[in-house]
Amino acid sequence: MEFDIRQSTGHLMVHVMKLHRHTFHKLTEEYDIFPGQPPLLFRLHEKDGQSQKELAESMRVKPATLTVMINRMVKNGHVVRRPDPADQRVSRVYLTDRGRSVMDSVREALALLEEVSFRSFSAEDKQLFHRQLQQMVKDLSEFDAGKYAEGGSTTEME
Amino acid sequence: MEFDIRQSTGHLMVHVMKLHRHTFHKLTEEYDIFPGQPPLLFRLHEKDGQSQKELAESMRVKPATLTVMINRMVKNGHVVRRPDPADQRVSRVYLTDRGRSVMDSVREALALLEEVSFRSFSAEDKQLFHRQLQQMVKDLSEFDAGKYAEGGSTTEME
DNA sequence: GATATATAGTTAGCCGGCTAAATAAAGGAG
DNA sequence: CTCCTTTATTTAGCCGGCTAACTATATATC
Repeated sequence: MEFDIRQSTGHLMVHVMKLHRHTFHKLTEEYDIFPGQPPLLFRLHEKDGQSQKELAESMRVKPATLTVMINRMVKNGHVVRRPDPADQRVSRVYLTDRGRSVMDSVREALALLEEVSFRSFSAEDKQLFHRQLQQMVKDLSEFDAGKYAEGGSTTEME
Repeated sequence: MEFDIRQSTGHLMVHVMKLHRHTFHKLTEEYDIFPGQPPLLFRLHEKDGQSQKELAESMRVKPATLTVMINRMVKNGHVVRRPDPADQRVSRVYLTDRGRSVMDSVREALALLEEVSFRSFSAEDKQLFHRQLQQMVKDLSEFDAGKYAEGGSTTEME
């Protein structure tokens, strides 16, 4: 019984996420909002004027990724960047009127997608599913963190 | 009770997949294999010399995506492209010796990741989880297909 | 105060997905 | 046989993620 990628759950999850992303895109492209952007929108809506570093950490994304995303969203008029007066290194990000006005539609799109995705789940099943994902995050994170400490290759040759 | 992206299961799944991808990458970068490539490797291992169109369909990826991926894998020596003698439009893709030799490690990495991801699941839970994902694919696909037929915007204004 | 170090952000370049438009080869209509 | 259409692949350009290297500003040390 060799491992077959085509029947693996990991492979299936990739497919689900691709569908999810694709459908979200169709629902929101008319607002010039793209699939990676809602997390930023929501965080700014909750607390405007955060620094890129704060945002990157909270979104679990690298600062370089955010720089580029924010450039696009500035171009599309959803956010603006303003330097922090007290520290010229940090630039703070603010929602524009357009950014704020788009929030509702984005929220609706996400809520709809969530509804569709779990349409066939009972409330209990969905809760279980969510907890299982959290457990998976834990197990994957632990593995990733420990992978090199033990099986490591630091002292194996020579 | 407004929809909050930070507590949505969709958001959580994105995070899980990012972790999954990242860990796979760490496990296989020494073979010059990247996270999108295993599906291609496995399909060729199962049936060598498929056309790019066949592969794209089976992998649920656009032909343009495959073209680029194959270019890289040719450069890294995992596959080769040879034109179909009977039809000069189609180019068939074959595993090289390196491609074949790398299969085992890739398979192991994927199996390991699958093991880690579902480490805390009972066999029944994992099966249920898998079936739930399949159902999700179904519901999302149906929604995506029907989205424009009904709520469509073809005849709504004017 | 001048130099060294740390921190925030940007740029360049890569992988993986997409769409739209361009090639190139096969097939079909006349 | 020539012209038109279909089909397979490629190219260009975009979004989203990453790393590595660079810039600019703050801070710390001497």
